[in-house]
Amino acid sequence: MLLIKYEKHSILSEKKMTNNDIRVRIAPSPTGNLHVGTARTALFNYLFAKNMGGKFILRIEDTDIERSKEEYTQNIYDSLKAMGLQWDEGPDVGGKYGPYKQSDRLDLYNEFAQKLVASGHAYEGWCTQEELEAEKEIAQVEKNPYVYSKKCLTATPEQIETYKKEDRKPILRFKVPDKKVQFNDLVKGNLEFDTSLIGDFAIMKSNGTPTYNFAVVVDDIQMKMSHIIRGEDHISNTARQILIYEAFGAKIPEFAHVGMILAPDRSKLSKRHGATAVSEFIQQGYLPEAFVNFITLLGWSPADGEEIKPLDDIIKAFSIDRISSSPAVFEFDKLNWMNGQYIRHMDVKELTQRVKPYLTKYDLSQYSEEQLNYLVEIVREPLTVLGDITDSVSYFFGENVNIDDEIKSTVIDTPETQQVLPKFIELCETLDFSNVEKIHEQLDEFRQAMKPLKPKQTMWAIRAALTGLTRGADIGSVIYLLGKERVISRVQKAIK
RNA sequence: GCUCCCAUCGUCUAGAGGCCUAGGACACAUCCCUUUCACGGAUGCGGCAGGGGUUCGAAUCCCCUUGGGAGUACCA
Repeated sequence: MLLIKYEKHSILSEKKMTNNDIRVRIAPSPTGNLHVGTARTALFNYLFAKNMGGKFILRIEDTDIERSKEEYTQNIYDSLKAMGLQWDEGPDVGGKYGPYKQSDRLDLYNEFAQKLVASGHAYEGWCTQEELEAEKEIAQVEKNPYVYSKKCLTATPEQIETYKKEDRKPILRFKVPDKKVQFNDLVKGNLEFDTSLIGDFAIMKSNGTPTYNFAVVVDDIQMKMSHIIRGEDHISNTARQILIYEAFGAKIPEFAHVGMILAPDRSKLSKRHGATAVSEFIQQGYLPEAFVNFITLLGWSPADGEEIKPLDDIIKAFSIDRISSSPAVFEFDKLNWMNGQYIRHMDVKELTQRVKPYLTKYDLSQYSEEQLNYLVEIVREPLTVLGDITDSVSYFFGENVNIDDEIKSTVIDTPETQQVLPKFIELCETLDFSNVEKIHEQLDEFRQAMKPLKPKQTMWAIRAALTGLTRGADIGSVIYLLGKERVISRVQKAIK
């Protein structure tokens, strides 16, 4: 009992390896934009590689010709780069175990498949889809697990001749040996599968392309992968894959299967739950840094408990044995909070640059770069996503402000406000608009002078006249950015 | 159906038989700060799915039940 525990919590074989032997990969299919789940898997692989001083490899699995698209490949590159996960080897950067796109490796799969045929580990399958469907249906009716009948294993030369005459194209099937496949998963612990439940699965399709399970193993052998970190939806594939490793007499890598990321309703995260692609989150104004930080915490936790942790620190803190084996629900609340944290603590100049794409509807040229930085500084606090800034800065642009009826009747047109505003215009004559601190001081004095009006009433009057709102950035700073002319003209318009 | 995985506050999690009266974060509530919203600070709310074992002692180990998830393709 103690022994099992020990195995689960240590990564024995790592110790025998030098760091250069640590090689992990992310292998997405370009059948859609980079998904949150894939992104997290990529992240864990990256973190492990960087923590161990190993290599992180990108491989594009585009054997599904119909569904693979070049634009998705590009999206995968862009998203990974935005997250800061630069790969050491990949289709675009090369490497000595390439090519890194499966569609460029077709000859290799064929070659490896033929080796298995030669060694008696694989055979041709001639069944039509209909025949296979029929087999499955029978299994279903009899409530038996479906296992391929192996009938092509024993096909006579005559039968094969007729198949050929019918213009059938064969697939290649792996001859599954009768045994128990056992492996020690780095996050799940000891796992065992009985191969009698696994049918002789396909390794090459009739169109000459490899199936996923075969291509993965060929690539992982040839690319010398040491650890396979992936989602737990691949656990049962692992048994098949180990069989293939064994048939080749290849070294079997370490496996680590991570719990899935689920939607709030505990189903698989999909389009109907909103954004699922990394690029969508970035578009909405989530900072890639915050996003990365957040998804790291879905299934992993740092030993020191510090949750706000930039990528470099996560790399230092990362270890596989702190990966959780249960699934995690993706909720926006904490992501939103974390994004706000990053927005509040980011260097202002950097933030100003990042926010510019959300400010295209405004004429920014009226402000200097310094003023723009200052503007961002004073409005950043309540932002959840970068996109929030678009609406929150509208009163900094244009001559006039929109004041809706409610604010007009409840704030602007009150006797108190009408009392404050003319006095404020007087103040403007002596106000030093070029100096924010001075403005604040004079505003302070003004508030005092307006007693017995409450400070709140005084400030609301000015705020409403200038911004049309009862809430927003510090009003002294607003006055500074707006400048004398606009301040006076807006206040005058508010006076009845 | 069959096989496998998983199970701590609403959510993310800490937890490796005694450090647990189960800790932290988000969310929520209240209060404080304040020219507003917010930020920040303080406090509160809230959980070991259920049942059996093992043990002097169980969130932790074992079994069953229940609930969730995945796989069962010439998709990846």
